[in-house]
Amino acid sequence: MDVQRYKKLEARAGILKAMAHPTRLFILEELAERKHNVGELTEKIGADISTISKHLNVLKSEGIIHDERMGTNIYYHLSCPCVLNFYQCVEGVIKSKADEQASLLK
Amino acid sequence: MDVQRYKKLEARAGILKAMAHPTRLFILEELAERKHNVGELTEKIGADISTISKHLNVLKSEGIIHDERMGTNIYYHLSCPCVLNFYQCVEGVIKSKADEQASLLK
DNA sequence: GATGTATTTTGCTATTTTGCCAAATAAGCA
DNA sequence: TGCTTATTTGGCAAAATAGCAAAATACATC
Repeated sequence: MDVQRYKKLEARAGILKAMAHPTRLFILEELAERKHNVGELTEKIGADISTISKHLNVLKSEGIIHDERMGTNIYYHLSCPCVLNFYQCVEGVIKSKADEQASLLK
Repeated sequence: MDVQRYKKLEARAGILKAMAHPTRLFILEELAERKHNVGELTEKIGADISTISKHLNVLKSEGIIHDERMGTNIYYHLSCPCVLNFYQCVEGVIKSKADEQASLLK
């Protein structure tokens, strides 16, 4: 495979990979509603705060979310609402998967 | 987090995860053009055939691709062309990332 | 500067992923 | 049946990921 093409695919895969975790998808859903800080997310999720902090860093590193400091608090928000478009895409795949399994049962 | 919600997120994350690899994205792009067998994909990618076979299995397990046996050959194809919609989504995120970095330089 | 609150980083372990190689399986044909 | 081609599976090592707990950092206030 051509190096140029591989680099492009790697960049795309990076974004998908950053989103590919249930906790991180939860974070994105919550951020789509309103900005949150680590503490708020931790409370809603129920894991160690350091774990959530790392998940936030994964999303931030890929440019999917943004942080904004307000005093001692750091608020995170979506870099772009387009992230929500992914849901329609995923839903499409899930639906076609369901349809297929249904047709196997016929 | 509520168990129901977590399960849903897990299903979505599974699909994203299956796609989150440059080689697997390459495979999806090629399959969008036409069906391929493992040998053809291996040649285009340049890796061990067993490696590609495993990547195909990852995509198949999530129901993203399909296989169809034709004699000794097994041809793979996309379960649903909607997979291509992901590209627009990813591109949107990449663009917002680029815009942001550009604005930092101003 | 000292203290308290919010957050990240480090250290550690367990698990998963990736990729090659060799061995096993599947189907077609002499 | 035996041989060939196409493909998958098992084994293994290296690398990446995830999660908790403890230590470190950042900012605000006293």
